[in-house]
Amino acid sequence: MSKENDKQFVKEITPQAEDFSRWYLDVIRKADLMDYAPVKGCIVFKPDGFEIWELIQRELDTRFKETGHRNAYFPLFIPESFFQKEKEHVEGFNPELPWVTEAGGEKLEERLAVRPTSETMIGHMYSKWINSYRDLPVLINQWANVVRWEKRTLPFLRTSEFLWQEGHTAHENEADAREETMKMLEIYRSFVEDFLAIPVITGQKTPSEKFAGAVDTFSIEAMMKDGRAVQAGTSHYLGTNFAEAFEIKYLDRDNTHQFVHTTSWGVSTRLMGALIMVHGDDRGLALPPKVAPTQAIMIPIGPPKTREQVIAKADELFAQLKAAGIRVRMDDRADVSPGWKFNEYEMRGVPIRIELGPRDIENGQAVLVSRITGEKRPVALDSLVEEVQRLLEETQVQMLEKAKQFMQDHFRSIDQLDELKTGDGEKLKGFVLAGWCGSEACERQVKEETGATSRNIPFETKEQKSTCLVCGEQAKHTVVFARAY
RNA sequence: CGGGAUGUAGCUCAGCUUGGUAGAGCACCUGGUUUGGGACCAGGGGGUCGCAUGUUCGAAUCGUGUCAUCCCGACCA
Repeated sequence: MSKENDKQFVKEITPQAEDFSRWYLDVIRKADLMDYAPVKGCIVFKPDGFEIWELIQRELDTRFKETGHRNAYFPLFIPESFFQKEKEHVEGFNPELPWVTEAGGEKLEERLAVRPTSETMIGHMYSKWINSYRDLPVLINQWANVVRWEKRTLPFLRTSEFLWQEGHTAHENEADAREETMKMLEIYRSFVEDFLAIPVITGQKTPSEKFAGAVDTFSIEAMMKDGRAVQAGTSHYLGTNFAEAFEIKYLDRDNTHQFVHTTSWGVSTRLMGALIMVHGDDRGLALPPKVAPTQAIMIPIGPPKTREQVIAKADELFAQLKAAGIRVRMDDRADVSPGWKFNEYEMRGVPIRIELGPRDIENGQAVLVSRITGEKRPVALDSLVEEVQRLLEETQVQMLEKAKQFMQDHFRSIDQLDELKTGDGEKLKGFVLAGWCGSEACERQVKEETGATSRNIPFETKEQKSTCLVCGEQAKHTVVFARAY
């Protein structure tokens, strides 16, 4: 039982307080989640990292299907002419599109963009598929990779190529499409909170921050441990913008042509960056049990003479845990000391460690150790499975509570821009709630002077601000500002 | 895309100023002893010094170009 909670357990990890950005890079490398690929801004998801994505994917996919959506797959390449059809869309994405201009040794007649998102391709296809009000709604989701040639990249949070899902739906009218937009935002919110244990602020994007081509954009915003924001998911009401651009029309009950109202919504592998930055600490990664590829690691302990006996018992318990559906692994290597393993699995974020040694066997017990509290709990062997399950559930709850507390502690309300300025090059840490008159100029001024941008206009706040933090005029909205990734 | 920094073994880095044919710690392999918070002894393997090009009798070291990563900014769901 060591009391040294402040001790630097893993020398290779830079403490968060010293340099958060280096901490992040150290953790993802030491925890073996990714590696840099030899192409700018591209990463390899190594098995431990990819498995986190697979768990996210599986859960979300289930939730999408429960709400009537089905998966399909659309092409990676998009003809240049498609981008010209929606003005805001092309302006928004043009700077970050990679182009295929040549193939099979010949120059292409029309350049092909590598998709940054699929609204245009899907709009084109929907125009062929939709003829009657009887064809609506169309509820399709796609799991895919997309490319946006970013100037500045950061593993998981902003990469040139990333993995995501994009839902694209078409509806008869605005009300139905808006309902869908909010329904999916709510699925994101509950998924991120229940599964990833990340609390979020749900709200609407300001016009300057909305998706290129959307009428309204809504987001969930999460707070990292350095106080910066990550947009963890977005849902857009696209109105008839894409329907008009791609002529997605249906014949209504009264025999008139109508444009469909479309939505799109997505989350990406950037969720993994948020997961790491919300829960990680100076010992490394910390994963909520529901997304942990390994939920419990068994470590048999003891000298060679008792080894055989301990391993035999451990094997038996391992089988029980596995049969109960717990993602358990055993590390019975004899050439690595127990202490080394303790640190190793803490660094990799495994929620529970199960220690089993000769003394435990004598007492008919094993020792459970929680990654996030460090608490050691001896439990009887015949109730091990239930105890592990209970600790996994407790951990999931504790992690969300801890993250909620952190967000609360770094959330303040201000009336004037001056209160945002920290001076001496100190960066704003945390979220700020303030009134905003609605003018883009005021929004821009906040950014120029503090580096913070508007994250969203929250649906729920403790207070409504009455004056704009910049110009002091009547506030139209109460907005959350933060520095964002 | 602008400013700054970095690139040498799997990882962290020394060597570069003053050019002479590459080192340490950790990791890895073999054998033995160990095992309740990063064990120990002995032996061993591993690098065309990011890539290209120039200068030179000779380049990790000097010049130029290029690629990648990190930090700061601009841009960006």
